[in-house]
Amino acid sequence: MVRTRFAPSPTGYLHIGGVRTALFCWLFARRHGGQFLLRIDDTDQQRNVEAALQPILHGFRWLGIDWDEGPEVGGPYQPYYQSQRLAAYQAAVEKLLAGGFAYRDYATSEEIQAERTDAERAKRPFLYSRKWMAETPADRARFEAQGRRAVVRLKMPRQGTLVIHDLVRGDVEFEWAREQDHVVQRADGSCLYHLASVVDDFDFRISHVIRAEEHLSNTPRQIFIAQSLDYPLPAYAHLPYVAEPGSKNKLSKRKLDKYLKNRDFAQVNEHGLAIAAALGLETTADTFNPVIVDFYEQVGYLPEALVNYLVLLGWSLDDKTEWMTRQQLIENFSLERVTKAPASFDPKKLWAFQDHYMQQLAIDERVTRMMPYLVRAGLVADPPPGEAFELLGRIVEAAGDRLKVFGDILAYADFFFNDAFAYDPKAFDEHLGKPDAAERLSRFKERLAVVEAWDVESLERAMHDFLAAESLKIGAIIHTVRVAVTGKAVGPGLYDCLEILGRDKSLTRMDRALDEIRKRGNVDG
RNA sequence: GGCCCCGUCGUCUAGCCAGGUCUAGGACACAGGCCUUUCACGCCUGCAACACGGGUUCGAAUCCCGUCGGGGUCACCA
Repeated sequence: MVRTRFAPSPTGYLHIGGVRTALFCWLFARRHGGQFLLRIDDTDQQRNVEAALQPILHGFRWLGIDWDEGPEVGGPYQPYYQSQRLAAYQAAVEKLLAGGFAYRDYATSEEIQAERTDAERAKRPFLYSRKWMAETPADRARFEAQGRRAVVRLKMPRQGTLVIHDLVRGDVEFEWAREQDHVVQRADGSCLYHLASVVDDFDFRISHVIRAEEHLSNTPRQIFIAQSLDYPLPAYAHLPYVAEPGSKNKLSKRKLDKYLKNRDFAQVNEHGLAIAAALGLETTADTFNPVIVDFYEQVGYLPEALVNYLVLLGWSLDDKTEWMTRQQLIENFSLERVTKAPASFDPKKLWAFQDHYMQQLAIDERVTRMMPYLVRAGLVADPPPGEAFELLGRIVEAAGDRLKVFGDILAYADFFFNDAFAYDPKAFDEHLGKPDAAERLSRFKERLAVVEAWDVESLERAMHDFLAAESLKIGAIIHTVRVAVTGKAVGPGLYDCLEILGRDKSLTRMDRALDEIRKRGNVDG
């Protein structure tokens, strides 16, 4: 039975690299009809665990990564919180001690540090002398009489070689003599991560430990613990980490400033920020940026786009298949085809997947999912009246593939809902600020006022009649009209915009633009 | 610094284990063009990589050795 796990610590946010790891664990479990579980690594931070966990669970749910056991769903081995499993760790420590696989150590951290420094100076690898190791009650009494307190250390083997059969990297060898006598229990009785992790993986019957490669060098000590405790070893698979855009360094949320220097990353970030601003979201770089999954949900990306993109970051099916449904992903996923080298996160490629999946989505579905953005931005009443849905449907239809994320309805088509829209300054100067603009706009408006049927065909015909009568080229007027009625130089087809706005609004907006031109002209001159 | 991992277009990757079909394939990005009222989409074209050096071999991106480069990790963090 395949059982995999992902073990987030409750930090309050879901990191894109973490999700990739979790996704691989999840896919592997689903591929083999096994279970995927969530275990909470909260041995360190006791306070506000629930609050710090919510965004993480929410992110997984949004992405459709469901867990069979873990917080909020329970399971046969609950609790799945490390902070609630202290007794199990204590029992393991005692067993280690009893078996001679660990010892009480009375050294102070200064004494250990001194040994380490000596070793460094002598240019030999550090290995603890075990001078303050207490293996008998007499030793303990002696050290305690000196006022020392004990931690529990692993008594690591000092000879031989360990071979790890890693499912991604093949056989990896380690010399036991290079491994330190790591502390597994502090003087205050609390246990450390490696001990807890091994005990948990056994107690939860984890069959495959799939995790990021930074854990590869921790694996020998974990294997030592497991073997000392008579646990069967799980299979190990160490995934390459997700790297920064355009670099091989590990992606970290702390180096956001650096990523912002990457053009693509900055572009995606700014696009998201603009939508957040339209929504009135309070954003800080800490909680809202393209390294954090929540960013994509807020801005209105599709979870299937993110999932599809993330799977391809370190895994491929073949030489050309890129678009895969969740079902195809599950059917085809395999650890053998996971890459060994780190893969850098490319927001632009994610964007391309988003574009693709958005185009696949039916208009109705897009309307349903965009409407909440309009409501939150205050452009549509809550609850939205039926005509708002009808209007939005026509807009989405006309906008076609221009709306890349749900939030784009605000960044791109807000003017439909807002008569007091602002003119894009550059567009205004370019298309309304020119000498002939007002004159032409005013004449075109007169022509439009007498159009019989207000639809795309009639409007287009009216435009061509106008051009013929005035001996103008279309470029001389169409942009002017666009900016007058939408405020922007880019957007859906102009006739679509006019039709959707309707005759009254279109003409009113042209008047408003003419007023604005006059006003600005007076100020300027 | 020790140990471990990794190294194919700018980026994600296929190919490597079972050497020839690789004048290295696909995708994103980029550049140019077509379409076009703008933008976007779409289509076409282009640019662009086997880290380096030795070996083995008739033949090496693929096998071996070395070098260089990058990264991870060396906690009483997780």
